[in-house]
Amino acid sequence: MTLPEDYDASVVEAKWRRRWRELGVATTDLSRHRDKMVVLVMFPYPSGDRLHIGHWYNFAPADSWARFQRMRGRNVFEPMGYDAFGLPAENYAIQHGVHPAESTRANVAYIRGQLEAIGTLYDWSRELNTSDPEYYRWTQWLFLALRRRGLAYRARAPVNWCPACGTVLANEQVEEGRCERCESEVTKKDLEQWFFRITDYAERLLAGLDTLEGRWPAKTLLAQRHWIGRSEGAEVDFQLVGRPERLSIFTTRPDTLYGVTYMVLAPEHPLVETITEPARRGEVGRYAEAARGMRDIDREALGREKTGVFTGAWALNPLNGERVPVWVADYVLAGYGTGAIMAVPGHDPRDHDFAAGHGLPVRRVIEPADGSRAPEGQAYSDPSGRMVGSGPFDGLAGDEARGRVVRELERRGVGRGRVHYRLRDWLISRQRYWGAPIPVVHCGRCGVVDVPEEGLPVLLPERVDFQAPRGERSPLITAQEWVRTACPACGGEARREVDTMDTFVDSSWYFLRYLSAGRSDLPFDREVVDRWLPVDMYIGGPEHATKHLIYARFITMVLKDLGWVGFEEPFARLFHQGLITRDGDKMSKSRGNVVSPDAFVGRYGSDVFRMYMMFMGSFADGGDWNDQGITGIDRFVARTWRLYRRALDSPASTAEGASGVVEARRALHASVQAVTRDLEGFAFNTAIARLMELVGVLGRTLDAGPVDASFLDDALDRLNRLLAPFAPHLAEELWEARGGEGLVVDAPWPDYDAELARAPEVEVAIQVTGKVRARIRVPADADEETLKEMALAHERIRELVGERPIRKLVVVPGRLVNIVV
RNA sequence: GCCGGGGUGGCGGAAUGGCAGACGCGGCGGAUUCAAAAUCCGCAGUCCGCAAGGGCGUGGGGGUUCGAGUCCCCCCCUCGGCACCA
Repeated sequence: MTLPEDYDASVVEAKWRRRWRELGVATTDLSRHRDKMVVLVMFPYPSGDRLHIGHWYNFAPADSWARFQRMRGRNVFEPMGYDAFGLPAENYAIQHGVHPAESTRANVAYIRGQLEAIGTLYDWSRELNTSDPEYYRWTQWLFLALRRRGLAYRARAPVNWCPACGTVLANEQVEEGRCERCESEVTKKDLEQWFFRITDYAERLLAGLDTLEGRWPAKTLLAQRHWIGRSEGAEVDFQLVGRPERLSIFTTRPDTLYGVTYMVLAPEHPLVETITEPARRGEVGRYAEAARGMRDIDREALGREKTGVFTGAWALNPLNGERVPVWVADYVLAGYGTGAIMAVPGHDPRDHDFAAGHGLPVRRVIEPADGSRAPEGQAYSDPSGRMVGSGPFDGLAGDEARGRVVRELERRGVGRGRVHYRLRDWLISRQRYWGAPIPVVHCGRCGVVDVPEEGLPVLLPERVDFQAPRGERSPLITAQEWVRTACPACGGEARREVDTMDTFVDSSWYFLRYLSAGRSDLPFDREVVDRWLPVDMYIGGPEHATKHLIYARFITMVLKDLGWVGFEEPFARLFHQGLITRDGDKMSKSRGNVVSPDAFVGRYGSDVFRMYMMFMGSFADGGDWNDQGITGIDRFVARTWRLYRRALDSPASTAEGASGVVEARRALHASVQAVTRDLEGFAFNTAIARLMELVGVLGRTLDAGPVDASFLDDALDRLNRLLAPFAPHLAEELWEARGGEGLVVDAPWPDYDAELARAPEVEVAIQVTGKVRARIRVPADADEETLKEMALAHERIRELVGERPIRKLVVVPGRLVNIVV
């Protein structure tokens, strides 16, 4: 069979996508789980921006890797879906009057086409959409399951509020005091909200990270460890003077207890009102009020002078009985520990700062363990220091000192060892429309009542007023008929919860649903899930290190405890792709330098587009897009096409007169070896470089004269398979033209002969004292002795070395000889 | 401020402690062509030199080593994470 003169990507790619679809190539039989491999990418949010280059850079290389695994005999499952709930669709509705369901439907339809154009092997029979009632009924089911476990609760708390989005946000969604979505400054509000008790799982989330060591990126493990923020210390009770209450504080430095010179309550601390002396109520009240209303970004601004006021109350140090004043200051956070601290200005820089500004005394009770002197005028906070001025504890240092103090506190019943985490409970309610309704009702008589499972899904009402001013309420409040309902418990009048769930709840379990997509009796089938999961390879951006990736781990652990899954880490391996820049700049709409995938795919075809992205740089680091650069790949494809066309058009000769085959065969086997190794490690860029070299060698071999027919056939066959993960459409077309059996996507990955891959002769550098002075060609297996002799016999080397004595001679066979004089 | 990643030709980027710059873009020269496009071949870190050859070169400074882009210490720049968490 002969090939047309030129490769027409648009025709060929459409043809093979149609063929793959007709043959059901991408449909995975989940009942056959031998050698299973789930290759998952983070599903996209279907916005009006459609799939951008970042999505392509996530999906296309991931698919190439999955195709490689498939050819190596793995039973690969590549699912795809849409994280379709969320704010942008709703904001679009507010601005343009298009219902979110409508705009989402349109976006999904368009994006589906883009996804198909990539040429991925997604199993569309298991496509899912989180805004589909058949999906979100199970998100609601999950909420109820957490409720029954006591892991979902409603509480009034100071929460993050984004005024522009008109909703509360989880801690994880606030970045530098700003909303991660719209970058507005976030304020604190005291509101009653729904939380998931993720802090109950802090220790397990931390412990699980150890099992992922080496299988997840180290920086992501580190980010999660920091985010969870375990710290060991003690809770210490200070008796208030003239009052029955005790003031409990958390400290990681019980060894500094003799250095306490004052106490501080967070402005939101419940004791502030009770303990403040009447004469100071006005001042303290005003201060607490002001602090509470401050934006986080201001309150947490670094370098800001620490403010605070004295409450007039005093507390007793449980170890030395000393009276210390109790202050209120906003540098103490309400949400951490007990919301109160003991202040040790001698050994804590923050307390030192505050004490200096408010005339409070500084006392030294820790000194350097090595006998040196701590610098004056600043806090000495080295935890290895030795206790001084601390009565019976003097001389103790570090962990031992802290342990002894804690034991003494416990003995006296005024303190105990404690561990606190930086992690906060996950705030999951949102005052927005386009999300899964929280399935509870509020009944005047029964309180908060769960909607029974038979009542799921609680459907989102279609008719709501997005424009109505709503204060702190969700737009669902405007769907009055929907809000009014009967209490599932008593049958009386009740009102539906109008808040919806954070979309991160939707995405915290989607990977489970893929395995049972379409099941209406279950969220997922444990038997199937346990056979196919954990996900073998999860590929997505690093921006979810402390959001989605923590939430999904938490939910999986909860589901394990509930007996719904048999594992507790959902993602066995994780890989973060890098970022694509353009001519050195980050791509952004405001810069106007965004690469439109559709335009380039239209011009060059998706194989070329995909390969260029993979060629630009290493997958983990990303790369720099250059409009010219893609021509290199375009030429490579054209060259490859020509190679096959030439080889097929002019049948090669037999061995008689065949030339250059030895070197070509070596290149062939070396290429298979290198490409295989590179693909295993996601080194797509160097793998493609190898393919380019191989195509070059084979082309020149053809130029040189008739080539042995069986070798040529073998070379074209192996190269064809090597190309398949990178340029799947092109590879199918070549496979068909060569009369290959079935499809190349189903063909086994080629093997190689390591012996044949080795070069018979290598160039060895001869150095004189570390500088390369000559190169010699030697048999690859030349031993040390031979190399030594050849090096010393080399004319130029003899000149350079001359009469000088040789101090040392280093021989690295196959590499170099270094003569040190 | 703390923690982590990274600084390599004009550009994107390669290099288990062993010949720095694979592969590609752009550039230059040649072949082909009436000419151009396309294609193929060649040159190309930088400085000195007609050349042979040599000096200098992986952000800067020091060190370990026969040998350092790679390992160690200090510094600069840059990107990312965290940021009053007691």
